[in-house]
Amino acid sequence: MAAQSRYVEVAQHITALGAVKRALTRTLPAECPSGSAHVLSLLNAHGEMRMSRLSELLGIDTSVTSRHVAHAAQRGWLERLPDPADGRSRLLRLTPAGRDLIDSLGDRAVAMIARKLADWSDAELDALTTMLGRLRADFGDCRIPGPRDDGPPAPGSSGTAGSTGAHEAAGPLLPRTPTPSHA
Amino acid sequence: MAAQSRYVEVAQHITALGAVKRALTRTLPAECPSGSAHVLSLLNAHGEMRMSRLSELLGIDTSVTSRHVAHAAQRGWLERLPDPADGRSRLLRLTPAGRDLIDSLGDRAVAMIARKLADWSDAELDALTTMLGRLRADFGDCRIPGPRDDGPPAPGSSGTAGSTGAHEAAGPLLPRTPTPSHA
DNA sequence: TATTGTTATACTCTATAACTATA
DNA sequence: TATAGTTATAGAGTATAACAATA
Repeated sequence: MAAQSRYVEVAQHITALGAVKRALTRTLPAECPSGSAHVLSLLNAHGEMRMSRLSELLGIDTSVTSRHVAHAAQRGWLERLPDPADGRSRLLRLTPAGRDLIDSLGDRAVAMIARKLADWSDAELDALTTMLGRLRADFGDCRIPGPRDDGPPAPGSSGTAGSTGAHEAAGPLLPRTPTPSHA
Repeated sequence: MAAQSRYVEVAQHITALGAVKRALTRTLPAECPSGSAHVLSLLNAHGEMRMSRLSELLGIDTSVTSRHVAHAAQRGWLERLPDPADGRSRLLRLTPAGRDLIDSLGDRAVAMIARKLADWSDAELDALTTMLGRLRADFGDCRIPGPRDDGPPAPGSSGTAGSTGAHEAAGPLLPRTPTPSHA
């Protein structure tokens, strides 16, 4: 356990990194919003998968994933095939068009990063990705914590968390603030 | 200049870190949205400042900053004082209530991070914050790139660029994708 | 009854443009 | 004319809830 100030800094950096993410997003063409790009990128990196798995990798709710996937499917960037093992499930597969698109998107993003991070050595970049990878892994599946508070305190239970995560789920997050009405 | 794959990894991590950011956001009380929390956090860390400066630190447009600040001001978390040096400008100052709030928010976020990153040593956390600081510094001011591209990144960028500050604006980003009508 | 995925609804964040008031 | 800040409008992302089909 380190000093609080160190954690505060981590929090500030993570929050502020949103600006960098938006800058990356601006390199995308208008027809391909950030959500679609992320979907295609993951399919390209991990191959065919189900909605639930993709949702897990994206770290967002399945309903949102469904929207992004539908958008990409309408554009012809991916296919939703029936899952022979489970009639409820659908397998997502990148189409050649989708692969071409993700390649061009990658080029743009990479060009920007390469320019900004031109001074970083290979070792430094490796250290960065290693740390970010560990950071993400330690946070685990960041989707809805689970301790739905029906009103009063009701902490305790929870126990939800990631059955699915990149690894085992860490403890449940803090309760969603039982609607304090001060301030 | 490193291999493309390294940059791709960096891009994927930055994008995926959005999920971690949302997890942190969920620790906030309903009355204090993420935007307000970020504003208060920066005022707490850097002290009194003008709108334009805050906007720069947030990495967002001044119009958005204005909204967040107005929200926080209405809640009594900060004051907008006239700037004796420039009648058009306003100085933002945290109120005692705002300071109390940011402290409590920090506690929540820190509690979560401390739990998730319990295995990290002080040195590792330092390495992480140092790298993230440098990453942000090298990306510079990520707000609207402006139509022109001045070319390569500013020469002296690398350094370790310390903490939170996004530092002075850096070179413009890539052109906003000149409406490529392909794909 | 439990689970996979979809759709409808609402909220937050952000960017662009138009506008005011100072400089 | 240029700049600091505000407000109105529009687009994107996400979470919750209700629902459909299958296990």
